[in-house]
Amino acid sequence: MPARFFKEKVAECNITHIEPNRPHMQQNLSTTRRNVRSHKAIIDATLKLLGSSGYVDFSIEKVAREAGVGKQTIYRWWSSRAELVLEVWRDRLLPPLEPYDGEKSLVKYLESSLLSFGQLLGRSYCKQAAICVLAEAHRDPALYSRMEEAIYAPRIKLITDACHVAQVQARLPSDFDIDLIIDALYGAIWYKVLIRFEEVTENYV
Amino acid sequence: MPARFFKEKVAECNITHIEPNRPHMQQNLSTTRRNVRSHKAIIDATLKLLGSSGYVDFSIEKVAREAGVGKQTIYRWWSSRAELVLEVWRDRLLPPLEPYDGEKSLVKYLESSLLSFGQLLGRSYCKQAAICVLAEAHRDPALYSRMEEAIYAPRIKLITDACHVAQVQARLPSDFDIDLIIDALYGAIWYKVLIRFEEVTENYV
DNA sequence: TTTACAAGACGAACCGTCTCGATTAGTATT
DNA sequence: AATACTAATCGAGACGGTTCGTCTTGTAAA
Repeated sequence: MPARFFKEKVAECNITHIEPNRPHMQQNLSTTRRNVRSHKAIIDATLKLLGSSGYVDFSIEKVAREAGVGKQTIYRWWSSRAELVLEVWRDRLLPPLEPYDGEKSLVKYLESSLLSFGQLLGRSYCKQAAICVLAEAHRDPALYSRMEEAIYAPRIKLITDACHVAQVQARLPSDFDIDLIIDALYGAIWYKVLIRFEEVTENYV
Repeated sequence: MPARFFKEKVAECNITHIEPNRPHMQQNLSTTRRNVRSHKAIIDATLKLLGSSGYVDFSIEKVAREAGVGKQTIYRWWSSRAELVLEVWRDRLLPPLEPYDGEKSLVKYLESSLLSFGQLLGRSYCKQAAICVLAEAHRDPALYSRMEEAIYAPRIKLITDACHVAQVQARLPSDFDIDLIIDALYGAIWYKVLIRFEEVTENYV
């Protein structure tokens, strides 16, 4: 019985919820017995509900109904609604990560990535996803680190790398405080969109 | 009957919820028949629950139980939990607004107000309140403008005034973009605390 | 006498768990 | 290969709890 299996696993690990997101389904979809159609239906339904009713009215029950799926199927693969929303956010709601090619100017590169990030973040789907995950992460450190890993880290790495390239090319002083500038740039975007409810324009960037 | 009265009022105004926060209770506490003890008990209970269980598990039902108050008493004076939390946030969770006296340096003044704001915002009560109001305001423009008025506007005004004083004293260039600097300063604080879950230190400010 | 009050009943929605056969996808056997 | 076996997953929905926002009742206070 699956339920018992999970309970034992949970007891072993001494954690309070089912170890979430079975070691990345993305890759293991071929080796597990997971139903691909259901997975897609759940993601699509999440996306739809996030856009229409927003985070506050978002519920697993509605997702299951909309996707034509049993609730258990959702709880089997995601430990909470925030985990589900985080996956959708990462995979479906953010611009692709584009590394710096070292040709254009660094400023141009930063401008274009921040602009696309800010504009996508400003869309209702994406804002709702962000607010949902943020709200729950403030009470769940494990969720926070998964968000950090899924959302912040890749983008921070990209900009850090870009700055390093620019430093090698001597386009940027070598004592430049990269972390601080990342904070300032991304900070301004998040603040504008999530806290002041304004749009990010080219001008602002 | 109060319920009918409100319904008529709602119908008249063509809005979807009871016109909230009867024209500022603070002032009218003497003229209305409002029970002061209950009001205080509700605020205290809100504060307590916000600190212990956080926004996600926060409910009107728990507040009523904790305060020893009927649910209707809460719904009579606040139209939603976000309105209640906003009031608590404004009145009990933020540092007092201190205008610039024009004596110390402007930088010192900004440093000390941003530091006290950031550190209070970083406390669990206050973070939970902020997240709660932000989350719901993203779906409710009226709530957003009440938040703007209660939280942002007074602080923006204070800093704007301080800058103007400094400009008159010629401590600050007269073409200085005050709005932009406010965005940058407060933006950094909000970002650090609410989005990156870090603490605001003297150093960072 | 009117209004707000505490208490709690009400139906609806959702929670997270559990159970139920029906599928289905890997494995073993032929 | 084709087949049969078997165990995990599936859709569906029942379950006891909690909270929602409204409504009713009887009491206390202005």
